[in-house]
Amino acid sequence: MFRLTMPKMTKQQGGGGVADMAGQAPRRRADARRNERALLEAAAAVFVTSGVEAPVRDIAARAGVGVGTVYRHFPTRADLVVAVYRHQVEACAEAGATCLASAATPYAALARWIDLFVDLLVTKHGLAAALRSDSAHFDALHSYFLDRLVPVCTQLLDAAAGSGEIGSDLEAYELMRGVGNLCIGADSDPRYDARRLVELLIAGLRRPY
Amino acid sequence: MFRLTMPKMTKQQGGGGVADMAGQAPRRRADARRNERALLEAAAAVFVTSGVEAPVRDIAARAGVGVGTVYRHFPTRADLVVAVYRHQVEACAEAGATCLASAATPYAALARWIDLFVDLLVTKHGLAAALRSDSAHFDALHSYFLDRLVPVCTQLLDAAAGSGEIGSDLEAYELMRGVGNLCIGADSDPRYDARRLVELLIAGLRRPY
DNA sequence: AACCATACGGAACGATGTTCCGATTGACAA
DNA sequence: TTGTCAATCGGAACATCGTTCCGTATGGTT
Repeated sequence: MFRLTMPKMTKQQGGGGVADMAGQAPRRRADARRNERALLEAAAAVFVTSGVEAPVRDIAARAGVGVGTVYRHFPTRADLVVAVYRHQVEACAEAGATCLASAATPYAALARWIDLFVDLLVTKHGLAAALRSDSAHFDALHSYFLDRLVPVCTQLLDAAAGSGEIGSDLEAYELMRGVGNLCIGADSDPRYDARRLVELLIAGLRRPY
Repeated sequence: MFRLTMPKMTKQQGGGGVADMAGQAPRRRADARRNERALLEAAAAVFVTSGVEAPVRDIAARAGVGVGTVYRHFPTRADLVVAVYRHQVEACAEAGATCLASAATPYAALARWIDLFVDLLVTKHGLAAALRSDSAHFDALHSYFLDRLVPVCTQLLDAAAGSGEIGSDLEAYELMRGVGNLCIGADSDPRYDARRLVELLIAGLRRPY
């Protein structure tokens, strides 16, 4: 519980005041910054060829770094995955408003946005599976996706319900999990077209008549 | 490639003639039969509490047997899972004809049968996940389910297409994989109601007009 | 009773995620 | 420039899997 040796305080860093929270990320050693970049690039490259479930050792090797270094920068494999895909998740989240603004009807906007979400999942090998992978590992991944995207989906769902195009009794959480599940294994099986099934699901959402 | 010592032939067993194929399972030692039963029972019990991904060692321990014995009876964990659920899969397959005979329309029969299938998956912890679990392990499980159930589903799908209730451009394989995927994680998450989403999917299947 | 193929048990192997800790080094003070 | 030391690194080590191996025990037959 207690640290045996307290780190020495340097003059810049306060002892725990709120000032710590206000600034940007603290200055880090050059090699630390370099390794984090290398890790992100290596992970992205490995994920493309071997999927997101690639062994940590492979990523470390590719980055020319020891496994310990991986865990220093990313407490868990899931955190690394989140870091790699953060930009794309962010883009997907922001696309929600765009869809709503540019589509003919709220239902069309929802369909369009879900399609973007499916793209995100199907493009990366095993991302969908990892998302739903028995969340012992990959817990952070699951949480991040949901935290960021569920609100967006809720907004689209509400709009479509408000326009009377769909029923209003489905939570965004359920829809996103359903779509995510449908995308599992969509790569690596030409006989299975996840996008088609997602379309059916969205079609089933439409208010009858 | 070659066995160093050939097993002795006993008088009942021919040297490789077709007679081997004709008869029932060959007589096995009493302890072997006993252990197989114990393993099936232990596995069933452990699956209920820990899910189908429970460690082989746990099952072996529960059966009072060494791990080697597990693998002597079931070449792979997936084979054990298949053995445990074979009866229920069989029942589900046979229910296909019943549904078709007793439901008001072929589409209703399809919906009813899919519901039975969902029951099968959701009831057993992690069965759906295992079915789609990165088929390195669990390959046999995946194959068995598909081999046995896809033909049944095809029949129901064809009937519903024939009656004009649904479009005819969806393969049974895709539908079953979609439904299976939707059921992943349905246990262990009260916020996610797989049955609801499957209903939406089936609803989306209905011919629009 | 003797024999031996069948079957058993669990140590051992290879892969994985994660933790630990002694060695290294970048950045700052003198 | 040099000394210092906390931050950082590297990879051995640990725990947990599925699976294989092989020496030992045993059931059934002769």
